[in-house]
Amino acid sequence: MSVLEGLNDAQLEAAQTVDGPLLILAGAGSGKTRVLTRRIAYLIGELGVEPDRILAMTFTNKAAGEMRERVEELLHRSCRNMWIGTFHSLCARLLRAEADRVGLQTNFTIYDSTDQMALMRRVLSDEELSEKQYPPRQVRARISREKNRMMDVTSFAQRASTYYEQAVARVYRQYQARLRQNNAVDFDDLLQLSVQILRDHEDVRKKYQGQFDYLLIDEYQDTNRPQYLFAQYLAELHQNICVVGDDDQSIYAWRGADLQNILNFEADYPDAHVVKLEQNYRSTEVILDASNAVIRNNAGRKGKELWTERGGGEKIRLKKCTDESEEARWIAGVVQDLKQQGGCKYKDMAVLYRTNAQSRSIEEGLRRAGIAYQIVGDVRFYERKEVKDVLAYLKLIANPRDSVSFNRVINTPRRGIGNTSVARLDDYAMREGLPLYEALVHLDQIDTIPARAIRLMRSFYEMMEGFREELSHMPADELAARVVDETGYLSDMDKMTPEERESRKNHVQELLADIQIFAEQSDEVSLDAYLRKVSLVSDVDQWHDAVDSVTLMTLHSAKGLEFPTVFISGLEDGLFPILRLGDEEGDAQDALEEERRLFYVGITRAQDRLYLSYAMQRRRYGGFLTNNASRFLIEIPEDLIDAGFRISEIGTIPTTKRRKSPPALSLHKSAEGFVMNVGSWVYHPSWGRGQIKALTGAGQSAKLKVRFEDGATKTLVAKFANLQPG
DNA sequence: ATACCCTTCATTTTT
DNA sequence: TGAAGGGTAT
Repeated sequence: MSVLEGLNDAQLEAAQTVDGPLLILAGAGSGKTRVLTRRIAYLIGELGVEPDRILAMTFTNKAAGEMRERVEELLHRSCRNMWIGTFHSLCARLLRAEADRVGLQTNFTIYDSTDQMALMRRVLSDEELSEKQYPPRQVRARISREKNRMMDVTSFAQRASTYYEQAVARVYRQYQARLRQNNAVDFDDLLQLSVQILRDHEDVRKKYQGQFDYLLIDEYQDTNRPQYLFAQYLAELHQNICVVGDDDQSIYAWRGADLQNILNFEADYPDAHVVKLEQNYRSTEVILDASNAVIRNNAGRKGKELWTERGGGEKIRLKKCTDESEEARWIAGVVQDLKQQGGCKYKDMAVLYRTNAQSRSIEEGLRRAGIAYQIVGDVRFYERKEVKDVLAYLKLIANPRDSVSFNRVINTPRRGIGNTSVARLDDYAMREGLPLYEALVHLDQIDTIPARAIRLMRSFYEMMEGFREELSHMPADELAARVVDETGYLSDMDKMTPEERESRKNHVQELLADIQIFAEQSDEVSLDAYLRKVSLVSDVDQWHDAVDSVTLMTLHSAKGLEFPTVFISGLEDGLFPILRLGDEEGDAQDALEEERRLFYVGITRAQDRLYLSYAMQRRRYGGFLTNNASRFLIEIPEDLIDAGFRISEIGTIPTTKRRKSPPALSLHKSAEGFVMNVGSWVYHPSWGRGQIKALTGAGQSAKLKVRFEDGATKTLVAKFANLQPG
C-alpha cells in the first residue's frame, strides 16, 4: 500500500475507487494533484494496469509533465507510454493518426490566433465583406464559439437567421475550406474534428475505446462541449471515467467551458461516486476564510466548505494607491522587506493581475528596486514577429500547402517580391487549384508577372527546395540554423537600430537554442517532431520555478500554482471585476460570478501571506482612468484584514467618500487624456457626482448614462456635458 | 516595390 | 500608449 501512504480518508477513497465513474470535487489546495498521481501509481503499481491503457487529460503541458514525473517517482519506473497530455495535444495525436478521415495529411499545421487572423482577412476579402462591418477579430471569435459548441458549417448555415449571420456562415464555410486546402487546422478544430471522427467512424471509436481502460480528466469544470464529448465517447464502454474539478474555480466560460459538465456529472453517469476533498493543506485560516467569504456570494454552486488545520495566520494587507506606479513601488517595497527581514525568497512570491497590460508598471517598479522577476505570458515568446517568421519558414518546409506561412515568408526579408506579384501568383494558383508554393513550379506559365519577379520567385523556390530535401535527414536544429542563415533573415537585421537588432537576434537565437534542446532531449530529432510540439506549448509551460525571482502573471495563468506570498494587484471596479459593455443582464451576472471565481482562484494561491492593492487612477490608452475599489474587497470580512489596511480605514467605499476638488483633467481634453468607462465616477457642474452606468459610442460624441448621487439618472452627451473625473 | 507617415483601434483572460 | 493597417510619395 506504499503508494497510497499518507492520504487522508477522502483522498484515499478518491484514489482507490477505480471502477466506474467517479467525480472528485477537489477544493483549492486539497491535494488534488497528489490524489491523481497516487491514483495512477495505484493503478499501475498495485493493480498491474499497463501504463498505455491509461489516458489522462490535463489543462497545461506543465501539469501533464509534472504528473508523469511524480508517477514515475512513486513507481521507480518509466511510464513513457502512458497517454498523458493536454486535450489539445492528445486530440492532435489522434488527429494525426486518423487525418485521412477528415481530408487532412498527417503533417498538418496548427494555426495559432495570428495565423487564423491572416486567413480570416483573406476570406473576408474573397467574400468582399468589409472589415469595418465584419471585424475579423469578431468574426473569428464567433466562428470559434460555434466550433466550441460543436456547430459545424452546415448546421450553422441552416440556423443563420440574420443577414449578418448568413455572411458569417459563408465566411465559416470558406474559412474551413481554406484551412483544409492549407492542410491546416486551428485550435478549435483539434477538438471538434477529433470528436467528429469518434462520432462518425465506428471503427475508430471502437479502436480508442478498446485502447484505454482508465480515463482521468483534470480541471473538469473548464471543459467545453467537444472536450466533454471526447471523454464521453472514450468512456462509453467501460465507464471508468474519473473527473476532478472544482466548480468554484471555473474561469474559462469565455472560451466555451461549460460549468454544466461538472454540475451534471452525476446525471450523465448515474452510477457515479462522488468524493469531496474539503481539507485544505495550503493556506492559513485567514486566507481560507477570506476565500470562503468571497465565493459564498456566488449562486449555483455545488457547495463545499473548505477547512484547514493551519489556524490563524497573518492578516491580509490591503493597500490603496493613487496610481499604478505607486502600486508598483509599494509591491516592490514589500517584496524587499520580506526578503531582507522576513527571510523570504523571491521565488516564493507572485504578483497576480487581471490583464497582461498591468505587468508593465509592476515590472518597472521591481526593476527599479533591483528585484529579479520573471513574467509569464506578457509578450508571448512564440508570438514575437521574428520568432513567428522563422517558424513560418520551418512550417512551410514541413507543409508546403501552408499558404499563411507562405505569405509570411515570401518577401521576408524583403527580396523584391511585392504584393502584386504575389497576388498574381495567387490568382494562378486559385485557377489551377494548386497550393501557392506548388504554383512556383509553373512560374513560366504566368505571363502577368514581370520577368524580374519571376526570377526572384524562382530563386526563392530553389532555396526552399534545398531545405526540403534535408527535411527527412537533417536534425531540426541544424536545418533551422541553415534557414536563418541562408534566407538572409539574420543579416537583414543589420539595417535595424542596434537595440532592435540585438533584441531580435536574441529571440532568434533563443528559438534556435530551443530547437537544439529539443533535438538533444527528444528521441525524435526531425523538424516535423519539433513543430508538432511547438504549436501546442504555452507560456506557463515555460515557467521555471527553479530561478529565484518574483513571478508576474495573470490570474488565469496562476491556476493550479501556489506561492507562500501572493499579491493581487489592480483590484478596481471595472478592471477586476472587469466590466464589459453591452452584456445582457443575465450574462452580466454570469460574467460577474466568473470574475468572482477568478478572485477566489487568486486568493487561494496564497499559502501564508496575501497582499491586495488597487490604484485610484490608472493610465490606459495614454489617458487616465479613475476607479474605485473593487466591489469584491468589501466581501472580505474586515477582521481578516490588518487594521490600518482596512477599506474603512482608507475610506474608499464609493458612497461614503466625497470628492474634494476635481482633478485638473477635463473631458474636453479627452482626446489627450481622461478615458471613461462604465463604473467610472464623474463630476457634473450642476448634478454633482455620479457614476457612469452605460456608455455608447466613443470620444466626444459618446453618450453616457450617469446615475448621480441624489438618485437621478441622466443621459448625457460627452461633448456637451462638461464632465470632469470625480 | 518600398519607405514613411497617417489614422485607427484596442486590452480581458489562452489551448 | 502602441501596434498595425492603409495610403502616398519616391
